[in-house]
Amino acid sequence: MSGVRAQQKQKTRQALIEAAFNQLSAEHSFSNLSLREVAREAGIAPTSFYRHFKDMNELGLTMVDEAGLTLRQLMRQARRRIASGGSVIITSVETFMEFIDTSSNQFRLLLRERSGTSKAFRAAVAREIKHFILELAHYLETETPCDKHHAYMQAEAMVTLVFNAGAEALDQDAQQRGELTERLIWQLRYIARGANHYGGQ
Amino acid sequence: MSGVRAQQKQKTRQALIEAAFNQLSAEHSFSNLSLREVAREAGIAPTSFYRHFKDMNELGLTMVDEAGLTLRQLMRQARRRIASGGSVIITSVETFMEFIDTSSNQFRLLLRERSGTSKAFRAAVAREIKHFILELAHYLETETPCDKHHAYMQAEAMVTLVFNAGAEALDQDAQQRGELTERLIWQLRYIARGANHYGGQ
DNA sequence: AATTTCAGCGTACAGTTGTACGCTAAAATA
DNA sequence: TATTTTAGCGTACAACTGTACGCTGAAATT
Repeated sequence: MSGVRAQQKQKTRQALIEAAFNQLSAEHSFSNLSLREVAREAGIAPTSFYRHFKDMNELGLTMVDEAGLTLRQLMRQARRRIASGGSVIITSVETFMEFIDTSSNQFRLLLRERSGTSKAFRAAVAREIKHFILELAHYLETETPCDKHHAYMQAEAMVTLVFNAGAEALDQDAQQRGELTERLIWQLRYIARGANHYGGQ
Repeated sequence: MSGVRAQQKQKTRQALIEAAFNQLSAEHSFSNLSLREVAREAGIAPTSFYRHFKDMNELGLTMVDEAGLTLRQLMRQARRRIASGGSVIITSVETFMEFIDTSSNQFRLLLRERSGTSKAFRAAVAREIKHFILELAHYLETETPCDKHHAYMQAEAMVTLVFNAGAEALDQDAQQRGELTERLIWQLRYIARGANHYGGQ
């Protein structure tokens, strides 16, 4: 197992994934990517692409998984910061904005494919976001005075706002982002306040 | 003015717009549309397309305007319903869900191009949504005990949640939509409650 | 009635796309 | 050592794309 051969294969597979991520940008979405261009950037012949993925769709789903993984890792790190005494809301927002800044193409993929033309893509992104919501809901349920159902709705609303703010931030400069983040934090406070009122135990 | 000629031109122009909207669907986004296919469905030769639009981009921006118009008209109608004694939150949500149901392709356009690959498109959609937010903010400021800044943030949060719920609803059956709508209404209540607490006068 | 304007057409072309097919050389296996 | 497996390549092709160019006939203008 794991001979020279399999190792090299894994390497070019990763090269394909990275080439595809590289070609995502503000002006280029996944559905505009061409198999040939991706193969070219990865340094292999177009037809060799098929040794790794059935088609572009399969590549895309792999990329969604990878982006979801990045996001989850980042949030795990956020939870550590919170545990050592940070504010939940502020730390989470900061962490998310960091994700957008350092992995903007991964975020763009999730953002766009959430409402894209492939049902499989939409489902995959929805799954990643649901992870996120469930984790937050669990936290809210155990750490704040809020019953289970309301904790879920609260988490859902919060994640939606954060995600959308991230989308807006993509087009903004530092100052606008600052204002956006400030508004976002107020909005999250509204939700926390309201949820604790209606769902308080 | 308005001779037979100009009238016919206007007619095929509209045919192009409608053909393009027709070709939008869950599986087909604007950027996948081809000039040739649109022209074909509108019943004109590919090259005649240029008599009406400089390129597909210009067509798309026109479509965004049209979708925005539809949405604004619908919301004006909602305001009448509210004036004659309906609940603000519930009436607005119902009206929006109606928009998604009866003009799903127009909604899909706004939804997707909001995070699409053309900055001009994103700006156009953002403008339509901002209209929406400002109107709601004005209502909240005058009709509820909430200062201007908080009214704006409240409106922004609410529109974000409604818009996103609409996006989710596109893939759902009647029952799921019912549950979604119920959650959405709770979430809007959270925001109203929180905003009035922090921004109450 | 003579002239101008212009929506729509057909032809043509160069560029790009996905992918079928068969080959090669090197790694893996027997 | 002999055989099998397979990642990657090159060639080839049909389908489709946007759009340049020049023509036509009818509406509009003079």
